[in-house]
Parts: sequence; structure tokens; C-alpha cells
Amino acid sequence: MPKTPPTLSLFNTLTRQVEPVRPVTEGRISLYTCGPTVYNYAHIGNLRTFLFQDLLKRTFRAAGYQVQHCMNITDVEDKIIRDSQGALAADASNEERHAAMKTLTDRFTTIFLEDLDTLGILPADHMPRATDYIPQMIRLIQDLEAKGLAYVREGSVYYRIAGLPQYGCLAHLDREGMQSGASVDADEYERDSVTDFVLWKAAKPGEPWWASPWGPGRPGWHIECSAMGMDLLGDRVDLHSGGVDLIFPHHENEIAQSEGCLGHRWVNHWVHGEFLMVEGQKMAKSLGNFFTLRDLTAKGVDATALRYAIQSNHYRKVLNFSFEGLRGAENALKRIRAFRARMEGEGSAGGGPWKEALDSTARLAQARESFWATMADDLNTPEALAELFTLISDLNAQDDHVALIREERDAVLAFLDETDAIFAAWPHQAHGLDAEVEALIEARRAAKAAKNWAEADRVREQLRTMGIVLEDRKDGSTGWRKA
RNA sequence: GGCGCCGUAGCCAAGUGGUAAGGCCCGGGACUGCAAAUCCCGUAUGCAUCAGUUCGACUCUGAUCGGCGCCUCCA
Repeated sequence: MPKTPPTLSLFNTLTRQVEPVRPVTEGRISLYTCGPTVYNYAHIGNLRTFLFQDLLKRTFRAAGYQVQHCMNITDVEDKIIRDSQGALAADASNEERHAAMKTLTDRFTTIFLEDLDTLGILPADHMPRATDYIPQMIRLIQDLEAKGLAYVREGSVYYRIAGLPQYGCLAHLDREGMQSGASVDADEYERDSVTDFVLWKAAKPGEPWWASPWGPGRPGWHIECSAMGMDLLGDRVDLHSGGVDLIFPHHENEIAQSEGCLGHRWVNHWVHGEFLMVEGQKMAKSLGNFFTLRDLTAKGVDATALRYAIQSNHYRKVLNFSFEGLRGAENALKRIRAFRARMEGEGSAGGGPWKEALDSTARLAQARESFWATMADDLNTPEALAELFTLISDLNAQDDHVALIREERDAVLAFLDETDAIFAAWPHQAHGLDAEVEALIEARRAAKAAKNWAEADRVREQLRTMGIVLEDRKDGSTGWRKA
């Protein structure tokens, strides 16, 4: 890797343009990604966003940046309270209410982390839970209060958006438009303006609460990201991301909270991932096309294929998830993995039709350059993968005719490692063979030598059911790979 | 009503002013005992429709049709 990493460009929601990412500190990236609200299983739409964030992070890392990544776990929120308090008696103590909430959020936090692992999503450096940052949130709200940007109504605290000129800059909303579109939340107490949002909610009967300068209550919907983001990543963050639906109100309100407190720009680059549809329709439980990762793996879907299917589409385009697409992804991965296995082996050229000789070193260098140029241009994964595939085609053809030497094969493998560090779908596989497989391969070799084709085919089929695919080579030897 | 996105082959999907990348599927061929893998050839005279700008448009402009999102639950 070069000492100064290459500049990568990303679409910035603030400006609605693809812009180079200029980190506050050269060679380092601070990244805040909005994590889950842990009250249920994540669905594949949620996971698309987390996969996109993983791609974002891995790309910067692979480019040579040191990435400091913070992903929050939101473990206090309306739906969490709704789903965790039902079994409690009306006079349950606050301790009991907190315990019930924690039981629910602990359970789904564990499940969430397992899902991330299944999909090859790297854990963040910081995964703070909102309930561990209540004091920081209170201090932040007090600070906003002191600056005249927050006001109290009946134990709740609201943000006065009229006090922040840049309010609306991310979502590109004007206040008039918001006024007419604003809905009324019957649960809310009186606010100065319907567009003001809540920072701290006064406790209602049956809800867990924390003590605060404004009486018992709990944090509002957006404050945790501001508090934890500033606490863990600082006053100037390079990248902040989430799904497009978070642009408004969540991220707009984070900006209001953080910049109202700091008095200057908090996040330089906001990046948002698009939604996902299923078989051309919105994903909805009522349509029966609502999937969690576990729904899919139970159907035999390979999580890596899902990862590939999602990452082979551009993150800013609506993705149409389909089972046909998943099959296509599996087959595309087979091609890359078979190529990897071929490069890991020694090669045995055998002629065949051939277009023209090529210099594999130069060809590889060109592919690598194109790959990075296209990734640097707003994470254009479809085109980056196209570069990889054309390289594979060219080198397969070359290797058919004149076997690449070990040194050349190793250079190709290094590039596969480099790209796999981003896509996490074609890693090196351990090459150990157990004795049983070894014996079967030998048995087939003997049957072949005796021209006992029926027996040879039977053994080959037996191995195939064990997940081992044999490939007879031109020179008479037999190779194998995992299916 | 306001703001915004999208419509490219059977499916997925880049390109975004200079004459349609790539993947999957499919057909033909080579190689093979047969396979597998791989290679070769083929598969959109056309990029929702119509009109315009231009020497030239999928790419710019306008209109139309269709799909989607946001406008205080939401990945």
C-alpha cells in the first residue's frame, strides 16, 4: 500500500454531488454508521444497509486508510418499550422495567451480532449502547438548553429548530414545506413549533425511566447518535452513514443537536444507502415477502451469495432482491472461486483456441488500476467486478495456452486477496484433504487406469455429494476443489 | 402540494455527447472415456415513449407513460 492512500470519492448527501473524501487527519477516517434498534430480527433491507457500510469501511481500509468505526446499538426506544413491558404488572418497579427492557435488547443484540458475522461484516471498533450514554446525552441537552436551542415543556425537552439557520440542509427541506407536511403526534406535549423535535421525553406511566434535571424520563429518538458520535469520534467526523430513510428526520436532527452544540460543521460527508425491494415489490409482512437473514439461510441460501448479490449492485440504487438473482450470484462466485483455486494450483497448459498472448503482469497491473479507479468513484462495485471478471477471462485463456509461472500466479492471488478484503466472498480455502477423500480419489484413479468408467464415475459422484468436485487435467493428473 | 430517484437484452447491471462493459441464463463448437473447469463463437441496429438541441444522443432539453422514496415510526 502506498504511504498516502488514494483519494476516494463518495456522493455527499449534503451537496448531492460525488465529492472527494478529504479526511480531517491524513490517512485516517472516522466513520459513524447508524446501527440497529434491537427489538427484533434485522431483515434483509436492514442488512443491505449494514452490508453497504461494511463495503464502505473495507474499501477505505483496503485503500490504506486507518478507519475508526463507531456503530451504535440503540437499546431504548418506543418499540423496545412496547415489546418489553407487556408482561409486567402495572405497578412494576423501575428496576423491573429496566431489566425487562435489557432482556429483550440483549437477546436481539446477540442475534444481530451473529447475523453480522454470518454475512462477513466486520465488527465496529466501538459499538456503544445508548443506555450506557445517558449522562453524556443529558450533558448535551443541557448544553443546548444553555445555548437557547432547547426548551422544557412539562418534563420533556424540545429542540428549537428556529434557532439553527442550517436546519434542513441535509434533507434539503424548507421550513414552509415542513409545516404543511408535518403530522401531529397526539402523545406529544405542547411544543413551540410542530417541527421542533424531542430531546428528552418525560416518563409516562408504565415506562422505564432515568433521573434527569427535568425529572424522570428517557432520551429522544436522535440524541444518542449525537452524544455517542461526539464522545467516541470527536468534534469533526469524516463520514456518517445510514439508510436513505434516515436522512430525515434522524440525521437532520443529529446535525441540529451536534452542530448546535459545537457551533461548527460536525460531519463532512454524509453517505446513504438505498432501499431494497423484493421481486419487484416493496418488502412487507403483509405481502409475504419479508425476509430476515435466518429466513433465507433456512431455505439453504448461502449468506456469502446474499452478500455478493447485494454488493454487486450500486449502493445508491434500489436493489431488487430475487431468488433468481441469488442463484446468479452463487454461479458468479463459483467462477471467481474456481479461478482462485486454479491460480493456487500449478497450472497445466494444453493448447486450445487462443486469441493472443498477453503479459500477465501488465494485464494484472491494468486491472488493479481500473478496479481502484472505479471503486474510488463512489464505490462503483458493478464496474469494479466487471474489471475482475474480464481479468479472469483473459488469464484463464492465457493459462490454458501457456501456464502462468508461480510468481505470476502469486501476484494474481495477491490481487484476489486485495479484492476479497473488500468483498469478502472469495477467500483462500484451506487445502487439507482428509484420508477418506484421498482414498476415494486414489480409488477413482485406479478405476480410470483400468478403464472401468462406471466405477470411476460412481466414485466421482460420491465425492461430489461430499462437496468435492474433481477436475481431470490435461496432463493426466486429477485436481479437486470444494463445490 | 413540495423535494428527489429510477426505467439499458430472459434476469441482474455499468456506461451518461462519439457510436452499447461485465455477470447469470440460453444456443453452437473445442477440450474430455464421460464429466467438471476452461476457451472460442453467437445472443439489444438499440438503451420506457414522443419531440427537440447537435455533425453526432442511451448520454443534453422538454413533454408523456410507468415504478419508487422522503416531507417527524422506518435501513
